[in-house]
Amino acid sequence: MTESGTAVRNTRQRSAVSALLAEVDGFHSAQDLHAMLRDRGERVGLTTVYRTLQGLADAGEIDVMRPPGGEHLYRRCSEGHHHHLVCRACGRTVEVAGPTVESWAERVARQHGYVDVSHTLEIFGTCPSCTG
Amino acid sequence: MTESGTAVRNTRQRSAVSALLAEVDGFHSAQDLHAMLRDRGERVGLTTVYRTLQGLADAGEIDVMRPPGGEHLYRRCSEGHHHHLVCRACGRTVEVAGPTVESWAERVARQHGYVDVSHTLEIFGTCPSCTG
DNA sequence: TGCGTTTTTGACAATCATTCTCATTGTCGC
DNA sequence: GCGACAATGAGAATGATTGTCAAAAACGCA
Repeated sequence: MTESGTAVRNTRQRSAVSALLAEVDGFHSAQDLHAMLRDRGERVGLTTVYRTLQGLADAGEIDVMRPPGGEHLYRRCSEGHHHHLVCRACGRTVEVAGPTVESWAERVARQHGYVDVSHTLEIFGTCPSCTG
Repeated sequence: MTESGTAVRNTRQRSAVSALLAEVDGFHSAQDLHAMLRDRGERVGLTTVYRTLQGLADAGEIDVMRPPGGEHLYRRCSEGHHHHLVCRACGRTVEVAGPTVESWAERVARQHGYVDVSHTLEIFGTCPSCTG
């Protein structure tokens, strides 16, 4: 159940999703990505898009954000742990690193006896372009 | 939009939801709270529970958490800005304040020119009771 | 290269929390 | 009390995500 010979296979569909994620900027929903693939002429089922994104997310190759709106948004991100600064109006996103926060979260959790600590953090604001 | 005469009316249902939230501990979903009300003999429609919770959340009287599971969880919280440290296994929750994080988020956002900044932060871990 | 095994795919149905609709009911100012 | 208007609630609608399962594609191996 944990890590036997999972034998992930290379398929046209999986490549198409990965390739698309490598080219587009910003966050996109599964439905959104599915539509883009269709526009490109790649025939990939919606179910497969969901499964592939889930797999990539589990593997840590992409980031998932769950905004209040409801849809899950996926994005290819730089490696390593980081957070996002997102514009409320236009969605423009900046990756930010916060060593201070990392250690703070870890420390606070430890103080309460919690172990195996992780966290999620999103910062929202209005970007310069949308301010005026 | 900001503070005109909204004229919120006191109703039995609204009171019931507020009272329930004041008594229960931890986070509960809307459906969960609705079931509790029913068990108490309070007849409140599910729609109304949703609406009331939304209103309370907008008013800042309760906190909303959106775990990966899917359901929104609501909880009566202490006033003021704070975050949550949640146990993955049993759900036990601790409120934590993080002045450091607040100022860090604000500063980072400013550096990128973002204004009107807010943020969400959740820390997950395994609590002492669930470790052994 | 051909074959069998096993994963993957995908069209469609199912799920399920949340929101919408709208006629009815309850509040509150007067 | 009365009347205007917000609030209620039962059921339908929405819409993203997940489950189903037969057919197709990949890979290991001879």
